[in-house]
Amino acid sequence: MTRPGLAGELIAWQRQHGRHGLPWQGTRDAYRVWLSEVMLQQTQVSTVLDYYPRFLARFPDVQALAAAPLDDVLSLWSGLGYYSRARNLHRCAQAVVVQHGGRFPPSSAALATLPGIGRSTAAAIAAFCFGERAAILDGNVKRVLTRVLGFEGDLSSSAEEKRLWALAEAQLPERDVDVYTQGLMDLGATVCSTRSPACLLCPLQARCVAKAAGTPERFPVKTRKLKRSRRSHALLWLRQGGRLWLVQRPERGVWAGLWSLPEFEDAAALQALLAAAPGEGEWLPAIEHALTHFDWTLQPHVWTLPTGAALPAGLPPGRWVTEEEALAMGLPAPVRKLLAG
DNA sequence: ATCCTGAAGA
DNA sequence: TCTTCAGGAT
Repeated sequence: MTRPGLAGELIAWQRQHGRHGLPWQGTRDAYRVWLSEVMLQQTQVSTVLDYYPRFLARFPDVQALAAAPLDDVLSLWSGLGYYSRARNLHRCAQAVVVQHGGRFPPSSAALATLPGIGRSTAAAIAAFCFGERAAILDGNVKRVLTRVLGFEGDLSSSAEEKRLWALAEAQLPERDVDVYTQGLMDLGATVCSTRSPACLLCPLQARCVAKAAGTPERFPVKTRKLKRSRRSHALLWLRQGGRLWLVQRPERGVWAGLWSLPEFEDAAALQALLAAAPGEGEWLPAIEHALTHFDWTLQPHVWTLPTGAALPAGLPPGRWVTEEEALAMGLPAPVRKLLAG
């Protein structure tokens, strides 16, 4: 007689206390599940609730998404961050249409070969849509499992990460994997939070090693720390006759493929470009923007060209758009905020 | 190592 | 208000 696993308790909890009415739940349509999982990868539910319906209305199925211009996809993704997700989403849709006849392949192994679908997302889709017994291991689940199991390994180490994957697979129930998987996600997102877990509400509290030790916040163990550098650039907000000049950012790097204001090394480089330009302008208050690996100061300079004046020599290639057009394009969040006033 | 944003904590 | 942090794939 072995002690029942944690899965049964989690499944019962999920049925009673988990989230059920979310727009991407209650379907086995892999397109919808995939879309929600990718949006949820680095984004909170409340934000995805805002984006998911709009995205689905514009791209109701994988064929529509595959056929759309990347610019349209980026435009609807604008503000969600991590824009490589949107690029991969688009590539993945095309792969599903071209290589799989428009149907998502029904196994986690096949799903994980598609762009933007890693091992954990593949397992989630396979569990929800195809009932496959596949383990997920995203940030929330790492927290739940390391705590309940008292897993002390340092997740900066790939060997320890591998061990945890094996443990995640060992917890899988024989049946109801979809409910179990959703339960792990919901528990991690609501009860087993990073900073102040609500252990008294947790269905696993009686078996949780971390709670027994009195230090649930100590898990998961991660030694590697990120150090952030600083960068500083100038932005040119060039206007003429009710329009402004936007440039498309390179396909690699920060804000890849998004439309933005021309960026310069520093204020001097920007002023050099405008030295011979007619018109007038002024510096606006600096924008502070934090990314994963650096803090970014953006110094916007607004400049109004007289109607009919030629473009300043050396202006990077781009196009004139109205403010309304600009706001419908794929803009980075701080640039959108700046232009929207 | 890189990639973005909003929320939570101080 | 300011700073820190969470969150997967490539």
